[in-house]
Amino acid sequence: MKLQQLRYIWEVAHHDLNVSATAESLFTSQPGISKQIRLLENELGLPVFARNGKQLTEITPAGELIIKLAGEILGKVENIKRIAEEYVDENSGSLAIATTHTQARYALPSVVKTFMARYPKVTLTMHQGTPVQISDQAARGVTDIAIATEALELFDNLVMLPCYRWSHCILVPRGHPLTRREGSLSLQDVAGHPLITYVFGFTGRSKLDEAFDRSHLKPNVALTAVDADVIKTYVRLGLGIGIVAKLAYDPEYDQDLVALDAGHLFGDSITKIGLRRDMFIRRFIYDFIELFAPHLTRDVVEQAMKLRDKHEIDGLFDGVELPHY
Amino acid sequence: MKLQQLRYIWEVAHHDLNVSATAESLFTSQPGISKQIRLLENELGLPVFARNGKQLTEITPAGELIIKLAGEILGKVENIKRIAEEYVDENSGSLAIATTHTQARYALPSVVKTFMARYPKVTLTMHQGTPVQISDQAARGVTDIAIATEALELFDNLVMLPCYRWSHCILVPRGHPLTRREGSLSLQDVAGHPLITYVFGFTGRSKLDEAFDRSHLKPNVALTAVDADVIKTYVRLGLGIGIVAKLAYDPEYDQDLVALDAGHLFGDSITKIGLRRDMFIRRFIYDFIELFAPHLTRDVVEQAMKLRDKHEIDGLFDGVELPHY
DNA sequence: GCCGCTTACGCCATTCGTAAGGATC
DNA sequence: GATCCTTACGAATGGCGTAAGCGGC
Repeated sequence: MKLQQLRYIWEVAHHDLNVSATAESLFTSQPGISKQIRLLENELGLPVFARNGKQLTEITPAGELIIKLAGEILGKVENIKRIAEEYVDENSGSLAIATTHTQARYALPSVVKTFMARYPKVTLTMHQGTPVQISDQAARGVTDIAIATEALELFDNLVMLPCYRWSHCILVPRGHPLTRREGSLSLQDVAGHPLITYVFGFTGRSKLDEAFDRSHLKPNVALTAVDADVIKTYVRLGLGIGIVAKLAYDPEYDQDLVALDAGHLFGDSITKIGLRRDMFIRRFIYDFIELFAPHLTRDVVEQAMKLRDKHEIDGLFDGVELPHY
Repeated sequence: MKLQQLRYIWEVAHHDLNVSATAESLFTSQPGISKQIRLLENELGLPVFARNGKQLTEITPAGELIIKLAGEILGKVENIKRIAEEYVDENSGSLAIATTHTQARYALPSVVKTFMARYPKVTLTMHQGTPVQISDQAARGVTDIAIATEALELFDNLVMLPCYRWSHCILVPRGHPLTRREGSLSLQDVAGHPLITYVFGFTGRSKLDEAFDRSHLKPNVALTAVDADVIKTYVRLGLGIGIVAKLAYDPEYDQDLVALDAGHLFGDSITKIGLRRDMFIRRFIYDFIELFAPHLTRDVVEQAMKLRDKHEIDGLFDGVELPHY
């Protein structure tokens, strides 16, 4: 049994059993992978993948277990490499972050700036994607950490740590009728205008849908986008009112827009950091996390990583007051 | 990084950093191991072992962590092999048991007999040794399970499952003065005779020492042995009275001896099964365990294996009534 | 002087890429 | 016919054992 073989079966299993695509992603030849898989299956005495003719059609029951273990083994191999790096020079290395546009654009810049100043020898990589892609990348070890508000809970080998609460606001052009409304906005007010907001699955969009569903209102969603910058652009064009995360409103650059509080309409969302369970965490990663969420000290993170159960981890943060943006 | 390299550093670390001895135990050449370790250290960019000249003198701090992970990786590799075996034929394979003479000679025979009848295609191997050796073998994966009364708790990657309680008895030749004593024995009675019992670290010997210490009696230990058969032999020669596990007295074959109850003097001991944490347990192993300790059903064992903490595992068995021998 | 690790060297096994073959949709 | 896996083959690499070297106790 070779680590290479374990890597191959694991990668193939995570590329829809397409050996050619796997080979391409690993920058190697397809016959090489096929052969190594055969050799492994030979050694183990049973198939990991079921084949229909020459096509790999599914994973055998034993294969499921084996691939899971292979993943754990590869994770630990990664950890060994990280440990070595950490002991060679704890200030240099690389940190890959998977996150959404909202975080990358509004929440992370100041953190990244401080981090880069403190760790000039660390190469920082930002992967941007949908919440599901982000979680997937973190769960598969493509990135070290994931930062997102949604979807992180779908992967059970991710440890999720709550970072901050945030709520939405309504963006309208200056002079818009809603700005003249007395008191706080109601859902009816909002539903009376064409809406421009996030696409489904992004940045607390589910909170919006829930709120409208609950009040049996049918919002008129005119346009959806994955990021607040695009949304603002269309709000400026007068195509509708925007619903974005409050932290996406920049009082300095968005002076032509007015942000109306909508926290009471849609409730709070919580942005979380996702870390692969059993991952070796380097010092600068602990530091990055603490920069982003000051209550997530090394001690707290270590405690959370030790727990096996999601609910226990949630319990850790029961009494903790999160920052609110 | 190769699995072979991880195996080498792990084995060397567990052979007192003696590469030659390690090579011998792995049936390979010493330069081969040296070279692979060098290559690994090269790849990682730091030494796993500290050297004084050419001698390996100690493990570096990073090395400690790396070797621990290497052990976990190798354990998971073992698990993959076991899973494959299980799915190829769940009735064939091998089962290695490490245990003490007492268990092998008195507690296990009937279990082994039944097991062998049920699983004729399973090769059973019994490793005998001191409790410490036994635990060590199980912790290192040399054997699948350990069965012992002492020392298992010293290894924190062993999950311990209580099997049965037992107590001691006093063995004397027929017609010995103690057989004419009215009522139950006292520690004074026992301390008045030369004793023949287990050597330190064996079969509840610690319970004996504790009892004598507590009553401030100085027992006259004339002879110690690792097993009850040897003890009986010397009792028969009239060299003293024996203190052995009650289950070591065979009413049929030991008719020339009398067993006097001593449970009230030394208290109960508990014999446990030790399983390596994270080990994949084959069906026939579950069966073996249940044959040995009927309350340790597959469900119970699985539950215990899931828990990370010793105390939680102990808690699992809080209300359970163990058999008593 | 013995023990034990390292270096050197040569053989053999293994891996990997290219090219061709064949099955499936 | 396109896609995708398998087989075949040759080049390159790497692992392993023997033999010699050398530092420490």
